Amino acid sequence: MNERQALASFSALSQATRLGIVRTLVVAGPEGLAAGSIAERMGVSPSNLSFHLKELDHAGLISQRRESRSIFYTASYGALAELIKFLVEDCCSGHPVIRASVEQSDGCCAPQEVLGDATFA
Amino acid sequence: MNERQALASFSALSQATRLGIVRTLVVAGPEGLAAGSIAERMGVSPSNLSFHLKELDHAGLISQRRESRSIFYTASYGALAELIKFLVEDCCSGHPVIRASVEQSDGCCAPQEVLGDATFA
DNA sequence: TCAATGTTTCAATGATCGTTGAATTATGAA
DNA sequence: TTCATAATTCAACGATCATTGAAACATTGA
Repeated sequence: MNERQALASFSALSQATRLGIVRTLVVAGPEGLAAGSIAERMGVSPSNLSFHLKELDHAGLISQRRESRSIFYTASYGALAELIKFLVEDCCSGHPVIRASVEQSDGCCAPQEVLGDATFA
Repeated sequence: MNERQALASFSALSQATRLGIVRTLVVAGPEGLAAGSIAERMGVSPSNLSFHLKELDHAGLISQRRESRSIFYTASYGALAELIKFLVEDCCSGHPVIRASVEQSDGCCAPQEVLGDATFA
């Protein structure tokens, strides 16, 4: 992830509705959610949702596929992981204190069981 | 870190000059840098720098202290660490794939020597 | 006190962002 | 074809953001 992508990602995540969308899609898993379903959960109009989805897509944080009349959106796990890596390594220069604080938080080197299917991308 | 703080932090980091300031201050260490010195490195005017510093301060990502005529700014390591934790745990729901991707990246469970003095806050 | 230095504040401007509702496109069913 | 559904695009608007230069403030030394 280069700086340009990181800036776009931070910008995308700096708005409440969009942060909510990402959180919802991460939980939704690889199947994702239809736009209408997301709009309903977020409590925003379809056109407003479209606007925010486009921002997230532009930042590479989500991807989409059409399925009949619906368009399903999924979180881009890889992009989220890269953003976190950017924050730790590039932005924070892999600073020991910061790095430690992330790793100490449970799960390090003793990965939890991966849920049901592990086809997360 | 709550959502409000996270949003403010993402907003603060979504601008090139401000991201540059944070990176510079992280490298600068606990002594920090005087505003004038930061402005020079970033290639921006004093008043423009003040504007960006205020944004970063408002997000809690930096702190300041006066020393004679100069005001020294330092990165808030704790806030940066909390932001990363928020991204991993709250935003990404501690998703195994994302978590693994951060941890695999060298340094996990084999912490590097901490530099000179370890008084980072 | 006065002047010099380091920095912030303020007002003004143009640019970008977020929201709204109407119009449009794409798909599937009758 | 016609209609209904799902979603996007577009134009308009107000709000917020980034930049600039002038003015103000705080600190220090002469």
